[in-house]
Amino acid sequence: MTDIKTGINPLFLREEELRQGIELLFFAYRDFTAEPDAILAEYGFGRAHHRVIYFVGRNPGMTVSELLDILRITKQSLSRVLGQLVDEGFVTQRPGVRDRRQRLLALTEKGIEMERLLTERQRARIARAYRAAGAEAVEGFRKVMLGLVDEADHPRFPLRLSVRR
Amino acid sequence: MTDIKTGINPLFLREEELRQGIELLFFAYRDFTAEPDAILAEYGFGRAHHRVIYFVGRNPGMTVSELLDILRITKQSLSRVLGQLVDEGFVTQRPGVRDRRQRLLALTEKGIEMERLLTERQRARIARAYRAAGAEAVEGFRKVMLGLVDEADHPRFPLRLSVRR
DNA sequence: CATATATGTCAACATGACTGACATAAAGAC
DNA sequence: GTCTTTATGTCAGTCATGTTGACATATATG
Repeated sequence: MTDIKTGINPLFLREEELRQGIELLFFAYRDFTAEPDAILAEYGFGRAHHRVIYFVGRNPGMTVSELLDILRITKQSLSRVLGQLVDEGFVTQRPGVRDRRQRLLALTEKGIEMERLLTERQRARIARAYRAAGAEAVEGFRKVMLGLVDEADHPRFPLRLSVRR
Repeated sequence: MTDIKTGINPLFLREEELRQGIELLFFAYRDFTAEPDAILAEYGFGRAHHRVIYFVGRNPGMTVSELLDILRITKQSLSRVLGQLVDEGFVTQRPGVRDRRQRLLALTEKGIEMERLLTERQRARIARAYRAAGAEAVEGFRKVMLGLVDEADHPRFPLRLSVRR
């Protein structure tokens, strides 16, 4: 159980190491979302609105199905949030060209502005962390984070920038 | 704007890099919480219960205030979840020795079992990602993740294992 | 034409967050 | 020994975001 050379129990260290990982994920995500959440609250929006705005901004022309597949929520949950964003002029829907059942989603100018306002804080936080940690650490961060994501989603990285339909 | 030598816009690359970080955080956290959430649902619990069980298990004897400070929620929100866990025999409360206003929190045997059941999945996921990425990558992951956490919480790492009062 | 798919909608419900107000017991200050 | 502050709890109401189930519509596809 105890390593003769170091006097340290390697299983215990491993357990500690893994728990630290769990805690880093909790704290990092908590702080990562706190700033945009505060801004969203001023507009009467929540985190769900940010997610929609973010991913639609990232994938202009994406379909509702694709968005549902990313968010992993029900269409009923999405429809409330998406409906609000469309009603208030942040997101547009237009029928697909090849498949007219689809509603291709995109941001309006107002939506693009909101996206920038919200994501800016998160980008700044990540930039700060990347700068402080160094390029090599960033590479390690990416490797580990990708390993935490379900295999099925690996083809998403790097996310395509725009969808043409 | 465009690097003469590489023909690549360094600002664009940086933007892509940061967005990838945002997305990795979203996907990793989504998948990291999905497994325990499914188990919790079977017991009629939610993610909030897991957080309480996790941190109380990690810091036996911690106070309600300390827990609130970690979770960053209101005492009213905590009290419902904590009350359920106490009622159903997962968590115990005992008065502080030095300060009898405090309710020192700890897990029962049942609580410890539940903590193990829930956290086991997350530990396994992290272990898998660490193994796949290698020791050096893990070090980078830790550096970047710590950089994402608000400075005020840095003294929490590594979290103390037990609190004596 | 028949079936499957993409999307939307209505209704009911659960969870977990919030604010605000008030209560109690104990500690700490003077 | 009173006064104030602190640690905690509780009641009540609200909101955001998720769920399930049932049904509707338009379009694509075989």
